[in-house]
Amino acid sequence: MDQPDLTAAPGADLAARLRLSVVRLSRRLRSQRSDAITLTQLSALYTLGACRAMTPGELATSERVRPPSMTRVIASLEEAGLVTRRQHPTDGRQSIIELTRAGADLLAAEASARERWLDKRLAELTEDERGTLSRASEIIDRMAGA
Amino acid sequence: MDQPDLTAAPGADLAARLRLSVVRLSRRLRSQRSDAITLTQLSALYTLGACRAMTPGELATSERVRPPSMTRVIASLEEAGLVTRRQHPTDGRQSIIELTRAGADLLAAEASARERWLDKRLAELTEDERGTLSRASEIIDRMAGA
DNA sequence: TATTGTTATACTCTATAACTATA
DNA sequence: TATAGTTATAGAGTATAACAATA
Repeated sequence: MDQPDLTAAPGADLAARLRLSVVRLSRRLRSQRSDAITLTQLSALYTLGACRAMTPGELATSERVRPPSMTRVIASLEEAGLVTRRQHPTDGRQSIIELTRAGADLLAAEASARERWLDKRLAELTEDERGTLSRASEIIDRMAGA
Repeated sequence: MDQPDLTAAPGADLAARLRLSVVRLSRRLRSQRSDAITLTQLSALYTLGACRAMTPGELATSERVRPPSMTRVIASLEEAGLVTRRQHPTDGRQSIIELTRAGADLLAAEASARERWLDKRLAELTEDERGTLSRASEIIDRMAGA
C-alpha cells in the first residue's frame, strides 16, 4: 500500500508529523527532568513566576488542566516548600498561591541552567533554526489555547 | 491577568518557552485522542506503518521509550487486533510485529481524519505559519533523536 | 556471558464524579 | 442554587529491577 514515511517526508501530513514530534520531545523533556522537580511542577512554577499570585482555579486555567489535577500539583509544590498559600481577601472558598523564596530560587536556577539537555540541544542549532522554533512556539501556544 | 510572560515574550528564554509549548500541546493532543486509540498507541502505529515490520526492540528505539514500555504498547495493540506478531526467522528471542489490515485501516482513517482537532487548528493557520511548524517539526525530531 | 524481551512493581500525570464550603 | 476547590478513584504512560529464554 501507500508507503508514507511520516516521520521524515517533508510533504507528508503536517498534523501527523507534528503530533509525533511533540510526543517524542515531550517524552524526552520529562525524562530529562532534574531530580528535584518534575516537568509538570516546573511548568506551573513558571506560570506562577510570571503572574506572581494566583488562585488554584487561575493556575488550572492557565496551565489548561482540570482543577483536581492542579490541586495535586499545588500540594506537591507546597510540600516541597516551593509555593505558599494564603487566604483570599474576599472569598473564603479561594486561596492565593505564591512562590516562596525557594521556589523563586529554583526557577532562577532552572532559567540559567545551561547544562540542561534542551539548552544544549538548542545551542547546537543555527540562529535561523532557533528563530523557527521560537515562531513555532508562539503558533503552538495560540493553537493550544484556542 | 493574562500571562504577559514566558509563553509570549519573544526575547524570553527559548528553552523555557519551547518546554511550556510542548507540554501544553502534548496535553491537548492526549485529551483530544479518539475513543478507539491513545496517542501513544497511535504513535507506535505510525512508526510501524512507515517501517512495515519491526522487532519490539526496534520499535522501542524508534519511539525512544524503554523496552518494558513498548511491551505494554504492543500488547495493547495486539489485543485490539491492530498488529500481529510472528516468529523471527533466525533469532528465537525476538519477534516481528506487523500491522494488521485493521491497523492499516485505522492509520488511513486517522490520516484523512480532517475533523480531528489538530487538523482543524492547522487549517486555521496561514500557509507561512504551517511552513514554520513543518520546519520546527524537523528540527525537533533532530533534537529529540540526538 | 551478553542480548532480547517480559513480568513485577511503582510513580507521575491526568481525568471524571462526588463531596464540602462559601457566595 | 451556583461556584471554587478538594477528595476519591481510575486509567494511561513510563521507568527500573529482576527474570527467562536464546545467542
